[in-house]
Amino acid sequence: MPERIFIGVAWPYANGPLHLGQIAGAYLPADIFARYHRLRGNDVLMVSGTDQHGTPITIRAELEGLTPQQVVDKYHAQYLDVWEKLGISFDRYTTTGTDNHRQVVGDLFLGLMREGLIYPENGEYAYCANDNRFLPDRYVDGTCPHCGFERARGDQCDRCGRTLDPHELIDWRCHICGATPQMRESEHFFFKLSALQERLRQWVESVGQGIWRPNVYGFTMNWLTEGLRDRAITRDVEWGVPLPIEGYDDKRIYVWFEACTGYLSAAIEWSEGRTDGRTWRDYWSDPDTRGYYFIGKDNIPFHTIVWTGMLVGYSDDGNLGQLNLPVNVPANEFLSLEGQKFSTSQNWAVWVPDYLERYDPDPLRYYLSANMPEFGDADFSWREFYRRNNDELVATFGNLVHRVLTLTNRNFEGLVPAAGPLDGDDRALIERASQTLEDVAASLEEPRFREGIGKAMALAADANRYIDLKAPWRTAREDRERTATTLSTALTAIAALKTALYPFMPHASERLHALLGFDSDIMADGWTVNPPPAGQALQTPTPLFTKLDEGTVEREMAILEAQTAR
RNA sequence: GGCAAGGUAGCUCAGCGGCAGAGCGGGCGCUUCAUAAGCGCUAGGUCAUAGGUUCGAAUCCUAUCCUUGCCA
Repeated sequence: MPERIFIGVAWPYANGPLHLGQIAGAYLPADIFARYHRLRGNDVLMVSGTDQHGTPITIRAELEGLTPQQVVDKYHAQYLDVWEKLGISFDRYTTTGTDNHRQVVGDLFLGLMREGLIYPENGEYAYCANDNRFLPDRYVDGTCPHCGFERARGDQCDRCGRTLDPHELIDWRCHICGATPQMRESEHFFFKLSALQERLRQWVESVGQGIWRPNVYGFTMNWLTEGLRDRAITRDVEWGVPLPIEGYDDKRIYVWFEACTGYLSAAIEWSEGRTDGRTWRDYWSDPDTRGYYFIGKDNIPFHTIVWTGMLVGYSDDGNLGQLNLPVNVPANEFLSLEGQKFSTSQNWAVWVPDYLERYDPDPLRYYLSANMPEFGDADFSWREFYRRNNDELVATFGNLVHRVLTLTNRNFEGLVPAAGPLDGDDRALIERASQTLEDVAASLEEPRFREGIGKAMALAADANRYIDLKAPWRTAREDRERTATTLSTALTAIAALKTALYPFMPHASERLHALLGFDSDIMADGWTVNPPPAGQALQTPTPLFTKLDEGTVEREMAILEAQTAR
């Protein structure tokens, strides 16, 4: 009986290229999880999209002399290209700029309002009389009252890292014209999170305790223990989703309230015009569907409290019906780069489009899977990348495949040989192969990605040991049946590796599927050991992975240094 | 300043109450089918520091130091 799985992945902010930290934090784990479940025969819907609103984008647009929409279009196209090349297999990847999204946000807003969970309130906000507009926090510059940094912004100081309110700044001024702002009254809507405190706590304790990752559970309970505060959900800006009620044309919905709604609107968008009978309601209203959100740790409270608060509070007699809560939010920690944290402003980053110009996707997927920041921060270094590629991917796995295929090619004219009677060694390896699929599955269900890929690679090492023990290059001279049995058994182990590693390295697995002589879709295999049948013609072996040359690390380090100094 | 996570072999990390582990790297040996790949053996650690609980602590508690992150 197939299970239904909904996977929501963090929405990247369209104000710059993607870096490796974002891939390791959310997109790769989500994709591994999705591919595993699909191969298993489960019914998966994985969605995300570009978050196109918010002041960082309007600021970026002004910086580049573009309109916000042009900035969004540029990066959205780039993200789509990255997903394609890296193999991040979204069922739907959209943006927050669609009419559908606006509609869904409006429905949710009104549903919460009906329940008394959204209310208006007057307050004082920064206003520039010169530009005749309210100023978002980031549109106010000034001197930090804590450290004296002269180029602090109204939301935080980049030097001491403290978060600020705009009016705290010394010599505060408008980011656009430099005039001194004033405080002016404005009416805004607030989300009454305080009213949902107990319902959320009960939910978190019932689904999360002992199941969620410790940091996710701890972080969430911490928020709940400190007490939830109501939060403003509208702003006096032009770039964003309009309110679904009359009389507020100059206001927009604040991004944090609107962006997560994308999980729902993307599913609805995916559903439109389908003819196979699947609909978004299968994933959102069926209580048996399991929902997961893959995000970075900075997003934990928005997903476990704010977004779930919106779902919990929404009245189920609204347009959207009963909405499911997730069963798990496997947030990752952060990835650092050569021991220092990724920094967009200082350009300390490996940008994904740059990576993809120089290297294949799977070595990156492999390294980031084997060293994923699941339970603690992890570090990306080019030295490790080089080592993992050459010593593990090429030497252990790639070479295993290559030596077995070459031996078969040479001794059996490239046809899968029929096995004779199996001895204990043969049976042990075949048993290990199917056991590995079960072990990897168990790890991925948790999910524990590092553990999963480690178990898969252990089978490659076992198979290498088996080959050494059986020495088919020697038996080929006097015992053809023995050689046939050995190679047939080794091919079975390789077939198992193809399946076990598919979620992590789909490109390599599909190549291997073809090398083993299959012309079917790899998805037809399912999560079982499916050895190539005797007599099947193998393709002429070519290496699965490319060995990196000696200069790789030095070259990449030089690039990093150069772009940082720029 | 508060909170959280972390400090374990040269490197990357696992273990989280019962004889210090893995992978890679180093050294030695075996092998030659394979992208000089594979296999075996081996060296290498006061488990940050100081106390405490316990028959027993890398693991639990307290304090201190250091790193990173979040928040004020």
